[in-house]
Amino acid sequence: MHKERLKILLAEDDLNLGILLVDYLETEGFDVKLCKDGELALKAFHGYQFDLCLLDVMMPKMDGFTLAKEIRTKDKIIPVIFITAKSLKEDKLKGYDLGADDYITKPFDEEELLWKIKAVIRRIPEVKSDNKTEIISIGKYIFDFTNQCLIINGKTKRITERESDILNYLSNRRNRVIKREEMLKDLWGENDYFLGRSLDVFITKIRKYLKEDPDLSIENVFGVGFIFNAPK
Amino acid sequence: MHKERLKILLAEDDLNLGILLVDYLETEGFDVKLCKDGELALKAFHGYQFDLCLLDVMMPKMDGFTLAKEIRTKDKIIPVIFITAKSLKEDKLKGYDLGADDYITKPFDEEELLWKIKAVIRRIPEVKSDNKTEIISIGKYIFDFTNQCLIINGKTKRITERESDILNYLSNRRNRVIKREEMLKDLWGENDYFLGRSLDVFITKIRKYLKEDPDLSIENVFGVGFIFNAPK
DNA sequence: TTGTGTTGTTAACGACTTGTTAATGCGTGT
DNA sequence: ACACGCATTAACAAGTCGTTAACAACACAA
Repeated sequence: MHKERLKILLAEDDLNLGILLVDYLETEGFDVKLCKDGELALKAFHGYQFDLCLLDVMMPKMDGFTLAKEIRTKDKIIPVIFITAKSLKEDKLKGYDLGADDYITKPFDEEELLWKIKAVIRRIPEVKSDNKTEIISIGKYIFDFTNQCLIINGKTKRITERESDILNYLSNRRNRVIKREEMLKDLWGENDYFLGRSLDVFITKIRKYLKEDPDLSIENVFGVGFIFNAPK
Repeated sequence: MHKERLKILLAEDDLNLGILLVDYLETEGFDVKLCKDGELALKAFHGYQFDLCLLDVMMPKMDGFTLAKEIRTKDKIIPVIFITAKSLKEDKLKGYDLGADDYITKPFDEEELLWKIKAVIRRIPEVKSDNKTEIISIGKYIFDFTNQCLIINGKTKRITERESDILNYLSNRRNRVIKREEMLKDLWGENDYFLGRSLDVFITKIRKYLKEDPDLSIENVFGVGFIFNAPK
C-alpha cells in the first residue's frame, strides 16, 4: 500500500547544510537530489520527476524565486517549499505569488522541516486526485479527461485540450439537445460566426475519434445544435 | 430508490482546507470536485452538472461572488454556499443578493458545514425536475418539446424547431378553436397570405406525424382556423 | 350549379446551416 | 530564427428546412 519513496529536489548552495539535510531526509525515507545552484537544480528538474522541491532562496547562478518560476512553467502543482535566511515579508509574498506551498526560515530545526514536508506531502496524492483522473465511460470508449486521451481496444489516442473540453461537455449532456449558442457561451465565453464554424470543425474531429463505436453519434439538430447520442 | 451521489463543486484556494473538506465530504457520501481558483471552478461548472456549489469568497483569478454571478447566469436554482473568512455583514448581504443559500465562516466545524449542506440539499429534488425536459403527452404520443421529438411505440421521430413550436402551441390549446390570425401573430409575429399558406403546409406535416393515433385530429374551421382534437 | 375564396397536398426553390478539408496564423519551445 | 502543434479562418460541398408555387379538393353563398 505504501508508495515508493518520494523524490525531493533540494537546491541549497551551503553544502554543510545541504548534506546534513540529505542525510536526515534520506533516513526519513525520502530520495533527495542535492544541487548546489539554481541552474543545476533546474537542469535536474527537467531531467527527472520529483515530488517536491525544497529551494534555497539565495543561491548562485539562479535564485530560488526565479527557479520556482521556471519550475512552475512546467508543473503547476508540484509542491515548493522555500528555505530563506531572512524572514522578510516581501520575500514571503513574492514566494506565495509563485505558488509556494510553505516557507522555512534559517536557522531551522530539522524536525520542523520534516513537519512542513509531511504537511505538504499529504496533499500530493490528493492533489493528483484534484487532478483525480476523471474517467468517463463513453460507449466502448474510455475517456480520460484529465489526461486528455481516448482509449478503445487498448489503443490510446491523445487529444487536445479543447477537444477534451468539448467531449467532456457533450458527455455530460448525453441524449438531449444542446444548443450551439449555449455551447459556445459555455466553452468559449462568446458566440460569433467564426467560433461557430470552429465548433463545427471540432465536431467533425470528435465524430472521427468516436466512429469505432457505432452506438455513438453526434447528431445535428438543424438551426439549434447537437445531440450526443450515447448510452448513459 | 436512493439517488446517486450528489456532486459538489468546491472552489477553495487553500489546498489544506480544500483537501480536508474533500476527504470529509466524500466519506459523507458526496462526490466533490475541488478547484483551486475561480476560473477553474467556472470551467468545471460549465463542463459538468453539479448539485451544489461551495465557494470560497476570496480566491485568485476570480472571487467567489463573481463566480456565483457567473453560475447564476446559467443556473438560477443550484444551491450556493459561501465560505468566508470574515463575517462582515455587507459581505453576507452581497452574497444573499447573488442568491446564496447559506454562509459559513472560517474557521468552521466540519459538522456544521455538513449540517448546512444537508439543509440546503433537502430542497433540491422537486425544483430540479422542473428544470428538466418538458414532456407533453398527446394521445398515444409523447412529445418531448425541449428535445424536439415525438415518441410513439418506442419510435422516436425528431422534428424541426418550427414544427415543434407549432405542435406545442396546439397542445396547449386543445379542443377549442384557434384562429389562424392569432396563430400567425403568435408564432410568426405577423400575418400575411404566404405565411398563412406556410402554416397550412405545417398543418399537413403535423397531421402526418400524428396519424398513428386515430383519436388525434387537426380539424379545419372554415375561414377561421383549426381545432386540435385531443384528449387532455 | 356555378363561382369565389379557402384549404390540402406535393413539389420545387432558394436561403441558410452544416460537413469537411485545407490554409492560415499564433504561440511555444528549441 | 525555426519548426511544431493547435485553434481559427477560408473555401467549397452537401444538406436542411421554410417558403413559395402550382394545382386539386372543398366549403359556402348566390
